[in-house]
Amino acid sequence: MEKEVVSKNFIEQIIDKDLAEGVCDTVRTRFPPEPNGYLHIGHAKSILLNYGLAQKYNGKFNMRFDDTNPTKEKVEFVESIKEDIRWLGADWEDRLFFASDYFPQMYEGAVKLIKKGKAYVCDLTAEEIREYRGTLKEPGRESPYRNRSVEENLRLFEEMKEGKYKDGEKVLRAKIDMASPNMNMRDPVIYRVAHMQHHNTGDTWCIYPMYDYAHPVEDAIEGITHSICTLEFEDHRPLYDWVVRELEYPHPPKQIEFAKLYLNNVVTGKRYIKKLVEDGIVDGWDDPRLVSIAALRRRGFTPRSIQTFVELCGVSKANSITDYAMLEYCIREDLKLQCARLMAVVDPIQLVIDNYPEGQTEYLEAPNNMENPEMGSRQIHFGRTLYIEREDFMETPVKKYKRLYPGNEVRLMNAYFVTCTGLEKDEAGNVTVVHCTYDPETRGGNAPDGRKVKGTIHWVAAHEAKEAEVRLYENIIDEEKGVYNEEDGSLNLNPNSLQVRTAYVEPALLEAKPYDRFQFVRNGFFCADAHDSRLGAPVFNRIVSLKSSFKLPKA
RNA sequence: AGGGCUAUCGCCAAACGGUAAGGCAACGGACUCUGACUCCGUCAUUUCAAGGUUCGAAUCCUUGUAGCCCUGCCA
Repeated sequence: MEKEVVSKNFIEQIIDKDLAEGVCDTVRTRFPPEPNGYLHIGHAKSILLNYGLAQKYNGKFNMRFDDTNPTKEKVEFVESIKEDIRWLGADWEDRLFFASDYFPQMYEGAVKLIKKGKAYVCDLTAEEIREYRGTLKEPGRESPYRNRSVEENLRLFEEMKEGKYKDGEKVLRAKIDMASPNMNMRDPVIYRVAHMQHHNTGDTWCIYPMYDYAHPVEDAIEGITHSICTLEFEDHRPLYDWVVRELEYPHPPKQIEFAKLYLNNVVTGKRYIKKLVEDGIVDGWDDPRLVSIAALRRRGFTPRSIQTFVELCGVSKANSITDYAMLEYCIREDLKLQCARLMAVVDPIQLVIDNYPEGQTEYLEAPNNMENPEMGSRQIHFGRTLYIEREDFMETPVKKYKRLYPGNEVRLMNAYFVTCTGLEKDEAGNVTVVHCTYDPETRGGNAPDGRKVKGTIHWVAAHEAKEAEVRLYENIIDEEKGVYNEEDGSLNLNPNSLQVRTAYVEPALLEAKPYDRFQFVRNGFFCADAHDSRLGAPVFNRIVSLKSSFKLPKA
């Protein structure tokens, strides 16, 4: 066996170094979402990265809601986020935390900063603070309240906590450097007043810490060793380190930034998704054409496929856009051996076997997955009249076509060889019925005389075929034109992003439970939509098409 | 008076001074009871550019270029 060399990503290299140098002796990571929306594929990267690192290094992974801003957060998101993370397979065991549970420690920390002369209460308005901050190219000016005494700051801050001031009237600021080239260091606000119900702490507090102050404290309290976040926080790292240093935590956590995951050909921007939902283009934030975790789950993606995908994407600091084909590859890989390959005809035409006795039916044995015998087999009905896929027949075959056409013999999967003898058309010239004869000697799909056929096609017996709705999805945006319409800023939508078809399927298919996976021959992988099947007959979403090296020439 | 970060194949991404891994995609071909799968083969004499150091540079130095992020009492 050849040894596979898997190189470590840059974060693992940092951890290795920290471990080797004794900077830390264990690894503890966390996923800290703000409960203000749904999770998407990009979050999956962060979740799986943090969880994966904890696993690899035999450390711990914490789940933490970063709920320091009551104006934006809602409880309902807490549950959906937990569900999505669990589904993805990241296990926080008993370590579920809320940043809001640390409000007392954060308050104490703020008092400590004041006592050290490192923080002050500022009476400037939001607009004034902005003006005093300066610009990217010019230094800021110091607040007139910057040099209040420790005693006064202590009193004022306590009064802020007691509710003596209205929203926006006063803030607590870190005293750092108004001339820093890094805007985050120009005396950042670390506490603001907000008289508001918090989903977790109710009205206990009317002052709330800002992210830049709260986050390092949260990490330090939980003993996080490596606080992994995205690139846009790079500029915040000096402030993160400042907080950890000034509060004198014995084992300071280390912030490490990585590049977000972007996918091409999908809409990820919240505003645009919101617009799609509001305009009724999609049926909600879990519409299978979107890439929220819930949408991917509903479409039929497995947690495993997403884990594989995230691993394949890798981790780096280079902004990048991953090809959607990579995601498709991952789900194909995951499903090909584990799904039952039941038959269904998405675009049916009739096939009549003229030499098969009228009224006769029989059962045939069919393996559920030819490549995976463990999946067992099933009985399928066969009869004189069948449905086959419209694209599996051509009146005048193109070059290299090896399915059904007049005079050609093909195999009906798991059944018999049939030879096309003729066809019927309607007034419009569309093929309605294809006629053929079968060879009774080829039962099961092999000829005793050893002759071969080039093509094998799938079918469903007409007398027991069931109808099912299938949905074929394509990219929701126009691949040619790109995502946005330059002129008016609207989205370039693909009018065919959802195609609904009535398919004829084996009865076994209707027994598929929501989220059971199966494969329609030559059409791709499909999944019962739990969302819709609650309403009645199951609806099947196409997860991903199979690749095909055969292209029909353009008409 | 600006600062931070990034640049390696169509798309991700290794390589950490020793002579450009791997995956996706694509393209050939073999095989096949799904034109899938599998298998075999092709796919960067060159790493944003130009100089320099070195026996040797994607890696070090210099100067450019391009892209992303930063002026919330959001996270």
